[in-house]
Amino acid sequence: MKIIHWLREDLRLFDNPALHYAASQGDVVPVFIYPEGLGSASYWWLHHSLRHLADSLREKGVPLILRTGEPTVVIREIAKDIDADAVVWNRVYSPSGITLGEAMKCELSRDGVANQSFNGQLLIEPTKIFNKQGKPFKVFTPFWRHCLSVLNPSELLPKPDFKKHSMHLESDSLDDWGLRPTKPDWASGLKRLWQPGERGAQDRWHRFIETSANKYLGGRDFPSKPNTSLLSPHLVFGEISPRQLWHDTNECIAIQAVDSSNGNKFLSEIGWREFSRYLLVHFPSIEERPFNERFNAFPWQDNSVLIEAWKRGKTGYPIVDAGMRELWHTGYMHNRVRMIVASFLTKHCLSHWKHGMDWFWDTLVDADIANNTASWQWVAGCGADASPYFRIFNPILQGDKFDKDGTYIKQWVPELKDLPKKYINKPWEADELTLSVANVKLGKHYPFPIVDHTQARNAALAAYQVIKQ
DNA sequence: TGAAATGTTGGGGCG
DNA sequence: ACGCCCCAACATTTC
Repeated sequence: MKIIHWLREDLRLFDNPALHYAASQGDVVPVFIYPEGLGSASYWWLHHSLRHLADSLREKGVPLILRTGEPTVVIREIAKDIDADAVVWNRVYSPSGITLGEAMKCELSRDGVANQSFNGQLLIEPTKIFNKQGKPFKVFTPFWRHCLSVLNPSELLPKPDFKKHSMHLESDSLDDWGLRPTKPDWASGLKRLWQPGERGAQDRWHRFIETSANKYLGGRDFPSKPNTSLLSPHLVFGEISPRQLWHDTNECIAIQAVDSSNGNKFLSEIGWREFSRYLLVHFPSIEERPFNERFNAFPWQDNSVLIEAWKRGKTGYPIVDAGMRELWHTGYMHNRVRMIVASFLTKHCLSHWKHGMDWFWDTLVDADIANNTASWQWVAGCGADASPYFRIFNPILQGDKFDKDGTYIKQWVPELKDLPKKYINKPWEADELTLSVANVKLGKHYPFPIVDHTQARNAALAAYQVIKQ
């Protein structure tokens, strides 16, 4: 048997259902096709993840084939060339991923090539879960409770053993794809923080289990503390499976290595990942349109000066700017801070969430259509089970609460590093002397606030009145 | 997985 | 000792 494994968002060997199946059946030809439309940070990640995967496969005697083109054309062409018996893949649950998967299935079947897809990306197949009325869940808690009641810990699939084969196929060169930035090379900060690929994913996961998992519930909200898993980009590229996280976490709880409140909180965050994909499967229009249709009439302002200041981390609100600069430098932002900056953009700046979504898409290494869509709509107040629109984060209070001593702010906004804690979240309230001792001249070293918090809040609430029924 | 405005309560200062 | 007022602390409601 000759089997093509069409690689998509499943760049791993361990617990990979399609790959495991393929290797059990015969000679495997793994093929990855250049994906259009990723953001810059994601392409950087993809480069390193593919390099790592290619190395792992080569060690097992199997070359990774890289190709460019329309996937249905490319895969059928290879299938014809090697006279393949079957094509397998793990499903992708975004609207375009579903469409492509269906087209592939259809065309292969027409060619008479056997094909089969697997779930390697989610704990629960979205099309199998409905509420008591037989409709898709729209609220997280009942959705997740239902998932928990039907999930059973199945065994994880080992890394497959491959049979060596002598099929020679042409492959693009990874370097020719030019996925890495050249000039300017903005990736140095990314390199320092991340190790893309399956090895890095497993390392990160074990470090989390050993040092942070048991502090998760109380520690996950503080951006200066390393209490989050940092697994999101690894999950996006499928370098680690959510089933493994589920399996290992429950095992840790069982042997009391991790307290159940911490472990279950972590798993519920994996649940939010499931929920956002679930929503996008059942309501694909939310990629473009608000889930809550009343928001079609929301009077967004879309002021490009404010949006630009937000992107560059120059809003004059330190916690917001710290987050935006962390994003720019590392391709990542702490979850708490994502909520703060998103609230600031959609409410203080009255910008449509799509502007934020597009920027995140380009700059995040964990950019993911489903999470990006669901989370921006959640913050903007128009999503499923969303935070109400009038829940407007106060960037000063949020900073005081979650970065009490200013550690996080000082890391990313170093021009404020000598400012006393008292003013770290509101430098404009510091007196001249304090500012000059800290070597801060507002408007020169650090901007004045681009909007006044109270005025902006009132304007946002007034805008909301327009669509309130 | 807010924040601000408004309402309530109770201790202490003071005439 | 008593009533009155002030206001912090907490609770509720509103956005």
